[in-house]
Amino acid sequence: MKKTVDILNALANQTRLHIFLILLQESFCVCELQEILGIEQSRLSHQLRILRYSGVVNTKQIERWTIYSVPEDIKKNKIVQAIKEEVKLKPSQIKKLSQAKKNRIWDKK
Amino acid sequence: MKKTVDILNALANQTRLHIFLILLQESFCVCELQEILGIEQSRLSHQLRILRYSGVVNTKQIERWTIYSVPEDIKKNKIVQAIKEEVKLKPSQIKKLSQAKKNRIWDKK
DNA sequence: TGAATATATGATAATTACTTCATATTTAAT
DNA sequence: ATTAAATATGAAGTAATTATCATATATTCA
Repeated sequence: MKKTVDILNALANQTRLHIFLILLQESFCVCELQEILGIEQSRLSHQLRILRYSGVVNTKQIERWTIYSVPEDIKKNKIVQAIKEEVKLKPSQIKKLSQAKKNRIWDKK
Repeated sequence: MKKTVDILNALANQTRLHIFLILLQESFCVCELQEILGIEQSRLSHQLRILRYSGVVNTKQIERWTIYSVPEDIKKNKIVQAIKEEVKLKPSQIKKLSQAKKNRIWDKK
């Protein structure tokens, strides 16, 4: 129950849920997320930390970029899958994602 | 997305999730919930109000008892169903539920 | 009528959450 | 060697949440 409350709590916030839905589609570094979401870096960083501490996302370092992803066990989680089905990103958002992915430089390193 | 955040938020609290899981099994009045959960009346009442305002439970009045229930559309909600599958009540809790139901007087009125 | 039961709510205090601003660290580019 | 880019974090302020205590209301029972 504790673990479930943690997941729910992590996602019970518009900004964090939004970030999470994006990361469910694709891994991104902070500056890409900043671009996609259009929010302040520090605010984003704080919210990412909450997502990370609650375990719904994890990170890997590629040189100077921190890449945030949703781990496999979380992707398989029933609640997460239900949330994914229930709330879809807007087409305009999806477009931003693929744009950001296209412009990406950290995976060519 | 707003609606999803509201549901997640309502359930992102140990006490409220617990109440909700109980009501998912069976409708109960406040004093029965008090008995089952062993928490203070005022605290329970405040938390029930949050659940009610967020729409995940509703109430009906039977004489002096306020009966709390989970409405059908919420029961059918995918996220709710996933939560139900993910986190089960302990057998000791289930026992308390059926005990409380057995001792119930408001449905004999 | 007076006490008891069931419930809700207002006030206050304590805790936690969120945003913003400033700054620190690391790595890369010029 | 500076400067810029990417990211994290601490401090401060404000807002929101939660628990507790006190009290209010309505209903029932003795």
